[in-house]
Amino acid sequence: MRTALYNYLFARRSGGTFILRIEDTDTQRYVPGAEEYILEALKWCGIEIDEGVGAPVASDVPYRQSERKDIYVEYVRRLVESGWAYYAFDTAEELDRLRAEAGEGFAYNYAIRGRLINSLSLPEDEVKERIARGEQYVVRFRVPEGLDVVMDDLIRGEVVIGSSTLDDKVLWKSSDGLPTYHLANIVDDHLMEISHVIRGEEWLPSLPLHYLLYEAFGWKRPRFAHLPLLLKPTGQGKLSKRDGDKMGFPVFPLQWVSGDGVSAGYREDGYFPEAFINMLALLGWNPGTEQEIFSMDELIADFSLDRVSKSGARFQPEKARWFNHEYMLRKSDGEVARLFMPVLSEKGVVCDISAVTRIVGLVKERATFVKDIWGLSSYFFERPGQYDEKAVAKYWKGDNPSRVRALREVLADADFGNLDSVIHGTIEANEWPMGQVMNSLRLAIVGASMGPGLAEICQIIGREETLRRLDDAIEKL
RNA sequence: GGCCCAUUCGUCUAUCGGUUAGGACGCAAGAUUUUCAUUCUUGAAAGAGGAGUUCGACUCUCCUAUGGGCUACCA
Repeated sequence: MRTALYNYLFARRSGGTFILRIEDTDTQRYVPGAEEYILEALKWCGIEIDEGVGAPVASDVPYRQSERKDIYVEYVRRLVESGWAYYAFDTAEELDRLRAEAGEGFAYNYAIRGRLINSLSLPEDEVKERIARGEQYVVRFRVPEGLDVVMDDLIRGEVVIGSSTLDDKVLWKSSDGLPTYHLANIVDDHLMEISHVIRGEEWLPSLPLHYLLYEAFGWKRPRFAHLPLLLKPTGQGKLSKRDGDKMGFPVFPLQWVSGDGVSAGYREDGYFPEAFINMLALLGWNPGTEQEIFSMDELIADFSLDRVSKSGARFQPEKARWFNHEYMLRKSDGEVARLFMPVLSEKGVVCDISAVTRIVGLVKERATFVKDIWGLSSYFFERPGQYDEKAVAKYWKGDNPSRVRALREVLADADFGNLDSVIHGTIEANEWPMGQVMNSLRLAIVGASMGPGLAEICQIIGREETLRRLDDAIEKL
């Protein structure tokens, strides 16, 4: 999502086109529903697709790599014919065995390719025969040896890697007639006239291969930018789905249900999409100013690749919560009230939006999520079912019950429009201790020692309900 | 093991050779408040280590250490 966001911001910022291409060349790892999930997640985040899968205007060329098989075959052929690639017949088992023998050092590369089973080591006739016979094979890239591949990354600057440290990556496999990422990516980026490849840092080691592929085809290559990774909040390694499940925060934008169970989503956990996007944007990028709250439009206006940091960013759930709270504060009472209405009906509460808006206005600043509002405001909608024990012990003692009883009589025919001064006036006139009396009154109305101004609460629930609660408390406590 | 990338408060980060090293999250204290929060103020908290280069290095170079990534017929 973060990578998609940066791509989107960059495209919008530079007047480019944001294209969604589905790179589904691994048939083994196909996950039903994944594509729909991506589409829904992008939509929730407010990232609009200009072209490709999910774009408003359909194109006549396919944007799913699994539907572009024929295209790749032609380019694989070119590579083999020009000597940049070759057929390899080694089975997966044979290679596994060689890897096990050689330990970590094994690489299918210039040093060893001559001794393995491929079109470089086999006579031409046998190669043809094997293929004709229907034997399975892969096409491997023939990495030229002893070359310094000098690369230019928009975030990291110049990176040099010796070609001899590279291995002959599989470009295409006959088993399913599909290319691997490397080939498909280069061919499609060229055909789709991609100007910038903005992807995670885990791709940096593949960059020399990609450079060489552009060279092999004689194509102009796009610019590259490798983004810093998102790291676990604690411990080692990059952020993964399991961390969220274990530590209790979402890793996915939307909830994801699979055979392994349910993984939490930001949406389902109650995050505002704007807050989520804002948080993500600042994880690896900063504007160079002290501004932290950004709308999508502001991000588009300010985003730039050269302010993306180089080192991995440790993700912090606390900061995500803080962003949500900030957005809660900034939203209008009416908007939050609308979002809160479903929570109310879930609780079986019927209340009109204008009253809810007023209540929300009183408590929303204390909430991080919309769902928190219920816990902060339930006493507006229902009588306290029980009274907080600590508050009872602290305030419902001595003369307080009788003072509440006296106040109840005052409130019975007081002007509710002027409640605050009525209550204060009564307490002061009797020279009662303000804190003690106010809190025992609060205890009776709210059921606990919490909430906004007492007079406001009484005004909202009304005279009848106020008196009823006072009577209840006097009776029960 | 090999290759590559990175390294400023606990965390996200500012600084593009000269700063009392700034901000934010979190934490602590205080103020405000009838309560709980919110809010406000203040505080603690950082240049991995070692060599260079330079009048002067957080900033440039090298080494070391540490962290991260890649090393699949996965992306």
